[in-house]
Amino acid sequence: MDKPNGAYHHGDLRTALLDEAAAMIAEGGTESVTMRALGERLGVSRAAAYRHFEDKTALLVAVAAAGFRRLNERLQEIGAGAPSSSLERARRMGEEYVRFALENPAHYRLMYGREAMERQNLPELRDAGSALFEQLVNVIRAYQESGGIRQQDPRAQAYVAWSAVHGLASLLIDGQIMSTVDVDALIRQTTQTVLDGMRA
Amino acid sequence: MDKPNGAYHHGDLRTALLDEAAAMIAEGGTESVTMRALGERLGVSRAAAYRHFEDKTALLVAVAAAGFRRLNERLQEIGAGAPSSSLERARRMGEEYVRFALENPAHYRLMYGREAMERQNLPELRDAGSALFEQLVNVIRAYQESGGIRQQDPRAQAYVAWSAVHGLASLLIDGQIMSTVDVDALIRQTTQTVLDGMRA
DNA sequence: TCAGTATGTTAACGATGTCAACATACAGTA
DNA sequence: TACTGTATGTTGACATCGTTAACATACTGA
Repeated sequence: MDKPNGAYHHGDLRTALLDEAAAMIAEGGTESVTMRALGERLGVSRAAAYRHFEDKTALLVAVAAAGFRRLNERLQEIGAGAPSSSLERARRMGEEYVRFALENPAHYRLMYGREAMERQNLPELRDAGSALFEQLVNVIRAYQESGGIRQQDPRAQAYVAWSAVHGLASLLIDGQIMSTVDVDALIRQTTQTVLDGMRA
Repeated sequence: MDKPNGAYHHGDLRTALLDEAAAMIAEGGTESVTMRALGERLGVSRAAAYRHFEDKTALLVAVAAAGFRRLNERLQEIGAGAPSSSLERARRMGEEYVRFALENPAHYRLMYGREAMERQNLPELRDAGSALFEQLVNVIRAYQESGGIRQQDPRAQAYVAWSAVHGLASLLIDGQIMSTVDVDALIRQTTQTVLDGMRA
C-alpha cells in the first residue's frame, strides 16, 4: 500500500485515496475526511488528490459508489446462494441490507447524503445505485412469478420494499430508535410486515 | 420582523434567527446557512447569533426541533379531524408525513441529519422528536383496539410504519426514485402495503 | 441616578477547500 | 542513449468559514 521509500510518485494514489478515505469515514465519520489529513495519512501533500479527483466531492462520490458496489455484492451472494424459496431470498436480502448499514453507518449515510445527491449525473454513482435497485426488482419479480405476491408493477413494489429497509436503516443509524429495542427482532418484523403486505 | 430603524438592539433576535435560518434552508439548503449570511440578512453582525446560541450547531438543532413541532401539528390536525375510522386516520397520517418531507426537503433532511444526531441530548430536540413518535404509537394503538391489526407491541409496529414513511420520504427527497414514477400513487401504495402487512 | 447585565460589534485566529506556479518522474521516440 | 512531452506530486497563497476576545451600547431595577 505504501509508496516505495522516497519515491516521488506513489504508484496507485487514486485507489489509495479511495481506500484511505473509506477508512477515515469508518473511523471518524465523513466530516473527519479532510484533504490535509487524507494526504498526511498517505504521506502525500494536501493537493495531491486533485490530480485524481476534480474536487473533494468527486472523491467522496467515488467512495460512495464503491459502497454501493460492496452492498450489491453482498446482496448478490444471497441471491446466488443456496436455492431457497424466493420468499426466503427476499426476506434475507432485506435483512442483509439493514445489517450492511448498521456495520457501515457513516459510509451508508454518505451513499445517500448531500454530496452524492449533487452529483447524480456522474455515471459511476448512477450505475452503482441503479444496479442495486435492479437487483431488488429482480427478486420481487421472481417472487411474483412464484405466485407469492400480487402481480403489480414490480418496480413500484421494489420502491416500497426499499423504502422500508432504507428507512429502518436510517432510523437505526441516526439513533432515532430507542436503544432498548431488540434490533434483530425489529429488522425481521419490518421485512416480514412488508412482505405480508405484498402478499397475493 | 425588522428591527426599529437604527436600533442597537434587535428586539427578538433569537426568533428572528430561527425564522431566517429556516427561510435560508428552504431557499438554498442547510449548507447555505452561514453565520455571516444569516447576520447580513437580519442587518446584524456575524457574531450576534452567539449571544443566543452556543454555536452554529445549536442554532440548527433548534431549527430542526421547530421542524419536528411543525410536522407534529400537521399530523395532529389529522388525528383530531373529522371522526373517521382509525384505519383511515393511520393512512392519511402516513401520507401527510411524506408530503411534509416533500414540501420541506432541506428542512426534513436537517431534522434527521448529522447536526441533529450529535445533539440528541438536548431536551428540546429529544422532546420534539419523541412527541412525533408517541403520536404514531397512539394511532397504532387505537387501530389495534378497533381490532384492525395484530395485538403486538404497538411501539414495534410504530417503528415499522415510521421506517416505511421515513424511508420513502428520504428516497424521494434525495432523488433516488425515478422522476417518471407517480409519486402520489407510490405514497398510497407504500402506506397501504404496510397497513395490510400489519392486519390481524 | 447609577450600576449591573444583556445584547451587539469589530478584529483576529485557525482550519479548510482550492488554485497557480513550480518540481520531479516516467514513457515513448529520434 | 538522449530528449521531449506528459503525468504526477509539492509549495505557497487566497477566500471562506466558525469562533472567540475585547470592546461598545442599550436596557433594567434598586
